[in-house]
Amino acid sequence: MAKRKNSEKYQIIIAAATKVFAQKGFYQSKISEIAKEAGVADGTIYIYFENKDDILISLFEEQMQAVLDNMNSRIVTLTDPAKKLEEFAWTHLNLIQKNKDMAEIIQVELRQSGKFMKEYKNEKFSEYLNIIENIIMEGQESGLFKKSVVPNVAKRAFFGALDEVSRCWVLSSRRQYDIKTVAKQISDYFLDGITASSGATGIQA
Amino acid sequence: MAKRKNSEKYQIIIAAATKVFAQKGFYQSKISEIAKEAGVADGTIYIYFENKDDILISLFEEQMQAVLDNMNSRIVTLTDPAKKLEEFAWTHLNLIQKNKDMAEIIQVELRQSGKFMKEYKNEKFSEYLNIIENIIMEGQESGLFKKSVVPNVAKRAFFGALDEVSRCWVLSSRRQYDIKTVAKQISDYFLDGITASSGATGIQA
Amino acid sequence: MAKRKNSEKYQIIIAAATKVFAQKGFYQSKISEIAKEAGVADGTIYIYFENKDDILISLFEEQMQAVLDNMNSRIVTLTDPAKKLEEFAWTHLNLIQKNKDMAEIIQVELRQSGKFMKEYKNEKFSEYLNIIENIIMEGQESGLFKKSVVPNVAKRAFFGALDEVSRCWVLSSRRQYDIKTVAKQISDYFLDGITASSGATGIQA
Amino acid sequence: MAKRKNSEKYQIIIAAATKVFAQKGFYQSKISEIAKEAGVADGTIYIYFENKDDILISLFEEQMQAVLDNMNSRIVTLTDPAKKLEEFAWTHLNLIQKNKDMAEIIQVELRQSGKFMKEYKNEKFSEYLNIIENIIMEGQESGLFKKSVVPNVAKRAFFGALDEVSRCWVLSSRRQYDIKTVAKQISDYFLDGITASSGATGIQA
DNA sequence: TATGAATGAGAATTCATTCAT
DNA sequence: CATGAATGAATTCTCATTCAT
Repeated sequence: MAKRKNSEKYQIIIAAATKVFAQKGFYQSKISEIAKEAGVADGTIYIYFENKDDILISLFEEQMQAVLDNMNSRIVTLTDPAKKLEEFAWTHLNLIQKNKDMAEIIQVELRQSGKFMKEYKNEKFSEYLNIIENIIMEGQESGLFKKSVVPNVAKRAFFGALDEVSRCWVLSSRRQYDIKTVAKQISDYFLDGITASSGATGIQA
Repeated sequence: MAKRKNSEKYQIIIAAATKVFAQKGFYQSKISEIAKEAGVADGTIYIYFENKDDILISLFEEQMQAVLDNMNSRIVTLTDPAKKLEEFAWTHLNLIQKNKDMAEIIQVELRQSGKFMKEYKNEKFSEYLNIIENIIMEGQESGLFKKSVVPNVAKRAFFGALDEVSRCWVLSSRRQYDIKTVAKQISDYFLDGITASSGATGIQA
Repeated sequence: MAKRKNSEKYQIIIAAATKVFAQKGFYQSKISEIAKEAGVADGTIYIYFENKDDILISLFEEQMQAVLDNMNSRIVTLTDPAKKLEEFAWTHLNLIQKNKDMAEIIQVELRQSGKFMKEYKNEKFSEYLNIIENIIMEGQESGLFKKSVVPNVAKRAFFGALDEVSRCWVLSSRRQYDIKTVAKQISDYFLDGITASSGATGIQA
Repeated sequence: MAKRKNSEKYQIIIAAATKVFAQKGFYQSKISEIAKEAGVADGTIYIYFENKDDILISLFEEQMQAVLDNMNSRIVTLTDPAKKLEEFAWTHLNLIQKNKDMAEIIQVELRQSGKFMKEYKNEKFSEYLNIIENIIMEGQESGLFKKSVVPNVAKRAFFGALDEVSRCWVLSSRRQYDIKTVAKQISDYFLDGITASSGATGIQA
């Protein structure tokens, strides 16, 4: 029972499940499909995972930790909160581009109240959102961001914007804009708004 | 057959399904539960709907049309694009508050690629997003919004922000802020950004 | 309850059921299909028939009586047992040709042990076979037919030959031979056999 | 999958299905009954068969091949076409006596247009009938059988006679005559007819 | 550990039959 | 008599999970 994680098989199954879940969705995916994709017997999966739910949760925790570490390591190099948000957007989109299957699972399956959002306390995801919240609070403390902004709401607004844009971006085959452009657009909306008037922002390259 | 939409039973079943799907998610919901909730026999459901999938799709189409009509009728009364976006935010959140079950289904089930996003062309949802796109383009034409904004990306960013905020807002029992406040926050972020120095923002960067 | 038979609806339903059963088989046929074919409501069928089984049995009894009467009236006009058998063959095939649906039901559904051959004592069918038996016994008494022939076996052999030939004849669209020819062939096999040698039979017609 | 025909379970299920189908008929038989009869779980059946239809078809193909091989191996030892027909009759009845359940299924279920005769091309059965046709043609070539006989019709007449006789023979519990006698009767009718005056038959008619 | 055949609870769906109108 | 919406028992088939090898 204290098995897993280190085992090679564990990782192989996680990878197979990621692919299958992304393709068909959690409820549509069959253990036998995951087993086949992983090149193991159905029963083998139950040596490494409690049950089907456990695969999804493990998969998520596993990947989310990596995502979290990566994001933190990139943000920490910057000081300007505005730059940090831009970096967040870029890193997030980049992650999604490189890891479409995982992205699809996070966006689709783990959002579902159906099973997880309610029973499973999604702490890693909260941590991820809190990176944004911290940047915003930092910006408010330094006087860069408006005091009127509610960090708890703003973090979700920013993440939601990124997420929704990336959703169609992931699902559509023809990519119209590159990551850099899209990330910049979103963080610009969020930082300066879409209103033209506000001072000399028009120049703002 | 002929989907007697006018029938009272049809509406009762739609209502029951809305409640059950919202509570448990589509795949977790059983026909027998919907029947029980509706106070009809299991078989009765199949008089009004082709199958389980058809319930979800019908439910969505049915409600989405109402949502769409309502949103359009509210937007049309305003002329200022900025006010329109604010109105959109408020109306959207209001709808969600009054119709939590339906909101949950739209946010969770119909987003799923797992079954519907791929097979079922979600046109009503596209129309909904296009309301935002049209407002943005209108604002750009009148010189109110920046020309650099890409309406197709911005509409998703705005909707995503709203959606993500409303998600936790729907799911959490304790409501910290009222609709008006939250809607204003989000449309403000989007219109003017979170950066403090509006006016002198030109210096920024 | 002392309803039916005389009623026009009763006959309409019988006719509709004949068509539907012939097309799809008993178990594959739905009450609603019969009702539709008959142009009545589903419930109406239960005014004239006890249940689905009753339709098949009634249909059979009803038709079989007519078949029986017709066959008897034709046989009675002849005196030569050999001619009678030939007439039987011709009349049987003729009936089948004119009444394909009914024929298919008799051949297929009423043969089934699945429900009827075991529970339902098929007396009309026995009577029909007994016409043949009587002809054979008559022929034996007059010295025309061999005494070694067992009427009870021979009747089935003769009917079986007719039935099997008519089966493919009914089912196939392209009719290679006409009734007269086929009826003559079968009764000839039965009367004189297929062996060439037996005396001057080669000349025979 | 891959229909492990060699598997012991596969054969056990075929045997159970044969029994149950023969007893109740295809549509009246329930998967759970077959499973119970076979001593396996319902689900196990679906490891070896696609669905209920597949059981019947497999069962038929499986058995029919054996029947066909057996019949051919017996016929080949004889040279006289008349003897071959007699042998066919005896072998057929013998098979039915030893394998009543299978016989009932072939006679009843596989005859049904209701489902199988239309969708499923019953080739094995055609091959079986063709054995008779070949014997008749052989007899005609050697001058033993009348040239006027149409092999395609005669094969069905002969088979039909055998089949109908065997049907009541299978279904009735009290057996009046033994196989040998019945087989001889039928082949005699077919070879020499039931008419008494063989030799002077030329006068007849 | 690994396997994969076997299990059997569970779910969607069908359809003969009823009965209030 | 006629209707057809409603019923719900019954059935096929699925698939997560187990366990003997």
